[in-house]
Amino acid sequence: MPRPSPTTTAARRGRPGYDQEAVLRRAIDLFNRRGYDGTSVGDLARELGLTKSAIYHHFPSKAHLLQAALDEALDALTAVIDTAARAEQGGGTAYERLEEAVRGSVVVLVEHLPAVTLLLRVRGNSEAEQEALRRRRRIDAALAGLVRAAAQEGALRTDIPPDLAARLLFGMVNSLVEWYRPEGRYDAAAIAEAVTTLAFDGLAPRGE
Amino acid sequence: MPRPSPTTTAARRGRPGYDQEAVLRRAIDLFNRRGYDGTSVGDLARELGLTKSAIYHHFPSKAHLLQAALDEALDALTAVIDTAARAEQGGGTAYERLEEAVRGSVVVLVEHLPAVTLLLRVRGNSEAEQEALRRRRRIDAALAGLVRAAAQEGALRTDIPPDLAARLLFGMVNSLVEWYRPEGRYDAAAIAEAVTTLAFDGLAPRGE
DNA sequence: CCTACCGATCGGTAGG
DNA sequence: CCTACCGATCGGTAGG
Repeated sequence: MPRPSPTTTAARRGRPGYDQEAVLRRAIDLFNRRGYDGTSVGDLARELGLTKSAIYHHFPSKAHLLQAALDEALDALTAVIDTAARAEQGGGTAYERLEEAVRGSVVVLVEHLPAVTLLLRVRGNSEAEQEALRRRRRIDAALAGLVRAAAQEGALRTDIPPDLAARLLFGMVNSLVEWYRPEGRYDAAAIAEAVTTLAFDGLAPRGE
Repeated sequence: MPRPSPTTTAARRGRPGYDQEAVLRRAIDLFNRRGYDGTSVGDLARELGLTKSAIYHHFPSKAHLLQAALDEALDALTAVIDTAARAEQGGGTAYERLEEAVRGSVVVLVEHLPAVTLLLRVRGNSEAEQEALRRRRRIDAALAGLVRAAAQEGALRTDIPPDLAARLLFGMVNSLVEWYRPEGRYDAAAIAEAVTTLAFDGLAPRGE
């Protein structure tokens, strides 16, 4: 009896298939395109050319895929506010820390666009989603604190309440996930510049 | 055999149950809380204290419930840009029409909050959703046109491209659905004022 | 507005 | 012994 094929007898460890990270990237893409509830593990398997069981080799459950995606986004955003908190020790104004946090947020949104997009759409349908919402609220609260501090410094106009200003400002930042595409006209730095200019100086020309 | 109960034998026309509008309101609420795909017709029935079949008495399908909600939001937003288009005939600057469109959008978002929230989360998972996305893109294009016209008038700063400014501006407006609640601290007029001030004049105090 | 169902598909797991 | 994966099927639930 002949051997099946010389190449299949070569010694090697494992198959040259997908690793955990590649499966996660595709899962996040699908979750964003069709929604988490609207995506079945079978859909993801078909997309990758695998069986459902192969997915479960990489992740113990569909919820773990979501968890990994949300953690990626939350960890990156947490790093932004941690940087601002550390900058508070090193002197400098609250206004400067706020502007830096806005820029940092834009960069995180662009660099982790799929994961952050998923995070911003989470509604709390499961315990994992509710925990993600709690972490997100803590981040939002820290950003609002930066706006309040800048207002107390006298660096912001007084006719918009700081908490309202914070919501509008980071609402504008977060709205990037609705249209930003890496292959598009603008890069992260250009967008961060436009956002900070619009937010702090406004669309109207100065000195009119 | 005794009759079940005297009150159930009383003659009357129809039941004092829910009408189409009431079923739609609850459906929109549920769709927003758990997502359209995450909400079953059975969930909606339970919420209303009815059976699934009772829902199908009011609407021929789950998709028709979604359609009615999206039409409500799209019709209201279309009215805003139609008003701006009519104002173009009657003189006045593009800048004034843009500011009016921003205010009008905020008012529509606040008055039709649940329906607009649903619209802004549509991903195109069905033909009805894709048609809604097409209508929404036409509205966004009209709003971007207003920004371009204001820029050509010289009413906007030149260091932010008009299409980018339009995305950021209406991204900020649309982000209202993430936090605005009717019972909250601010009413529609106050929010519209804050949005237009921030967008056109910026957060920094003037004359520094 | 209900009871009784349908075709299909869900997330997840078995042995190999 | 490991990594990566298959064919088949589990008990339940979806929209209609």
